[in-house]
Amino acid sequence: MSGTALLERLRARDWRITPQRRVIAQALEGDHVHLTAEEVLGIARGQLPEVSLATVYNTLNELVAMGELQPVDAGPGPTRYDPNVAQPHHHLACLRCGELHDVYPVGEDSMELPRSQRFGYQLVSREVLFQGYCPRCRATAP
Amino acid sequence: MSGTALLERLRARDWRITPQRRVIAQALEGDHVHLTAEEVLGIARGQLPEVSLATVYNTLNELVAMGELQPVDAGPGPTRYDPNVAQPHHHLACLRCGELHDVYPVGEDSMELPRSQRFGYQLVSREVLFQGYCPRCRATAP
DNA sequence: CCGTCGATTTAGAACCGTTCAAGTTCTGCC
DNA sequence: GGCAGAACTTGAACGGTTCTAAATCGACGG
Repeated sequence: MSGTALLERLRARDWRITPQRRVIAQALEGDHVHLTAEEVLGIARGQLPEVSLATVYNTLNELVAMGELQPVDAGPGPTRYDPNVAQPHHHLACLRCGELHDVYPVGEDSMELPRSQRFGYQLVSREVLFQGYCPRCRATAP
Repeated sequence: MSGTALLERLRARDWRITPQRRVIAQALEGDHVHLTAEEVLGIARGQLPEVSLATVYNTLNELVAMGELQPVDAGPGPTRYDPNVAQPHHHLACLRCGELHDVYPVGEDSMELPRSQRFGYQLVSREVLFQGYCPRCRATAP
C-alpha cells in the first residue's frame, strides 16, 4: 500500500528532489523490497543511465539518517535497505545467500529492555533477526 | 563460570590443539567478552608473538562453524565474537562506537516464528539486538 | 632415523563493500 | 549573466576479511 508514498514524504520534508534522487527513491518503492546498493544502482540506471554509485550511497545514507529507510545487515554480503519503516516487523535471512524476508511473529512484542539492563544507553531501536537456510540453499548443498 | 571450559570442550571434540589455537581460545575465555579479530590477535600475541592474523581468522571461523562462538555484527566496525553460547541472551550495541553488552530481558522469549512465516527455511538462530548510544558517545557529541 | 603425506601456519596479495577527495555541474537568487 | 552553495561524478583510498602459495609441523610406515 504505497504508490509513490516515499517520494511524497520526501517532498513533504522539503528535501530537494533531483533526477538522481528521484530514480533512486523510485527503485526503493514497495513494502517487501530489500535491495543492495548495487541493485539500486542497476534499477536507477535503467531510468537514468548516468547515475553513479557514490550518489546511490549518499542518497541511501541520507534516507537512513532521516528515518525513511532501514539498513539491514544479515548474513554475508552487502547491506540491504528496507523501505518498510511504517510497519514494525522482523527479518528472516538466509545465512548462505543472504536472501531476506519480512516476518511478523505472533503473540509477543512486550519485549522491553528493563532499565537495569540499559547500561545508561539511549535506546534507538530493536532488531530481531531470524537466521537459517532458505529452501534453495538447502537443496544445493549440505 | 568457565575457567578453561572452552579449551576442554575443544579437546573433547578431538580438535587438534596447536599452540596458536590454544592461545586464541584462551583469549576468548569468559562470559562477557566481545572481542574483534584484531583484539584477539593482540591478546594471543602477548602469549605467542608469531601468531598471524590469518590464523586468527581461520580459528575464529572454525569455532563459529562448530558452534562454540557466535559472531555478532552490530553497528559499525569489525565483527565481534561472543564465546557465551551456553546462556541464551541478547545484545545491546552502541551505534557510534560499537561497544557491545550482553542483556537478559525480562518476561518474554516465547517469541517463535510460526510455520506460516518460515518461508520453508530451516531455522538456525534468532538474534535480538538493541541499538542506541552509550553514555560516553552521548556525552561527546549530539 | 628418514621420507612422505596431510594438516596447519604464515606473509602478503587480492577482494569486496563502502567512503572519501577533488573537480565539475547544476540550481536558485541577485 | 554571475555567484554561492548544493549535488553529482570519477576514481582513488580504505577497512575488514578471505585467498594463495609456500614454508613448517606432526604423525606414521618403512
